[in-house]
Amino acid sequence: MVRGKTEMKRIENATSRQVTFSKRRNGLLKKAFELSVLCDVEVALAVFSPRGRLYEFSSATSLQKSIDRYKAYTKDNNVNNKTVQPDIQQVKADTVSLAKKLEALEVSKLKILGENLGGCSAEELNCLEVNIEKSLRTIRGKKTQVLEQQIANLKEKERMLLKDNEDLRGKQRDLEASLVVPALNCVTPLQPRGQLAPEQEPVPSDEDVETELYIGLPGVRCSNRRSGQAK
Amino acid sequence: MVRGKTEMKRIENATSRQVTFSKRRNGLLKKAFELSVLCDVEVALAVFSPRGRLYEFSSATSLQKSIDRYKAYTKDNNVNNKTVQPDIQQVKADTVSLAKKLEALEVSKLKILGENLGGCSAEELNCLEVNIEKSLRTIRGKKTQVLEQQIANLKEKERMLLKDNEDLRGKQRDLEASLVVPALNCVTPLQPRGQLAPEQEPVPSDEDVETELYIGLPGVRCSNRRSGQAK
DNA sequence: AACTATTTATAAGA
DNA sequence: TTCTTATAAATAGTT
Repeated sequence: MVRGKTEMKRIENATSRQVTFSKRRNGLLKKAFELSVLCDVEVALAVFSPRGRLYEFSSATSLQKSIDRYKAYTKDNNVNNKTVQPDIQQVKADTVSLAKKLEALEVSKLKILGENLGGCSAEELNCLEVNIEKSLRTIRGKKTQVLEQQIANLKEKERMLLKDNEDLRGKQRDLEASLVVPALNCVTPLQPRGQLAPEQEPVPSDEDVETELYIGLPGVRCSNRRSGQAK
Repeated sequence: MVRGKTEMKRIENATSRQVTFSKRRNGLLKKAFELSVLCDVEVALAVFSPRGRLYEFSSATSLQKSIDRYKAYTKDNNVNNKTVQPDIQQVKADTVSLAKKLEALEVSKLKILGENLGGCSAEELNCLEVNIEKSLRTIRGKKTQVLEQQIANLKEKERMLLKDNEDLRGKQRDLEASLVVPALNCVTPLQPRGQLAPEQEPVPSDEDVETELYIGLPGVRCSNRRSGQAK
């Protein structure tokens, strides 16, 4: 606007920008003041410096009053008030509701786990007992099911391995026969295994599997804090 | 400010004032815009015309945002912002957190009750079983304790009643003796009861009590939804 | 609203 | 920052 008009875009030189900010800010505040006086109108102006400082002018008693007037003027006020205000109410109510549910659920779970039974009546205890007995049956059934599946899987794997062994032995016999020379190093150790009847092997293997499962399980680690009792 | 500088006071001529208002208002808005662009700062301006009309400028998305920033800046903010703004954030976070806890707890409880066991490993099932067995023992113990307490209370009540009866019988005998006339209506029915030895009565009574308790309990109504199974 | 004479504002330099 | 100064902008009064 002087000595070559300024391009209407951000001044890149920081110093220059700071100087211009200082000058124009004052000019703007002055103009705002003049408008309010000359024309007898309410003017409110706020400028936030890059560093977060605030420069303000208000012809009203305070900028806050102008803001109030602004709020009263805009319908945005209606929107704002009716969205933000009930929102927080709603969220708070939700929180309280959830907290209550959570507490009730915690109490319920504790009772199911046999803790905090202080205030239970005989009736309530009986009800708990019935539910837990039922649950125990269900869980045991499910456990049996899972274990049986594991056993079935292992047996299948074993069957496959036995079949592979049988195939390998067959190939080996063929090799021996074709070479006529039985002095290969690898042949000797394999012979004894081949002497076991394949039908015999499943039995000890099966037992091993089951033993491992049923003996091993009671000792499994529980994530429960009282996992030590799972022994 | 042209052709003789304007005195810095309200323009008394209404027309002139209106024209000046129009001109200067536009100038002010333009200057505000220029400041915000050139110096890359936030500027908010509101002008209320004498007739209540609003003219505004904000370099932020909306004047409302500038107002929010203003509130955040001023100490008024301390009261307003720090109570309203972080509050709703906090409350929302609380709600989400609670909802997660609630869901986890529900899943946990369902598993304990033998439902929703779909994805459980053998280990997990075993852990559940161990915990539930323990719980069952606890609950049965508590139940026994409560029932024994009830029995004890009933026995005590019975003892008191027997004592009262005995006292009454004693008083009656005294009465009969002092009146010499044995024809009182109420005396006859009481005699047969009195013939039962007080020490004998507790036995059938005790049995009644226990029968009522142990037969009655399995049939109690459970608030559980599968209360029918409690039979 | 447009014009225009001036006053103001202000960019650049000191 | 402030002052100076040349010049762009704003605008009061007029048309």
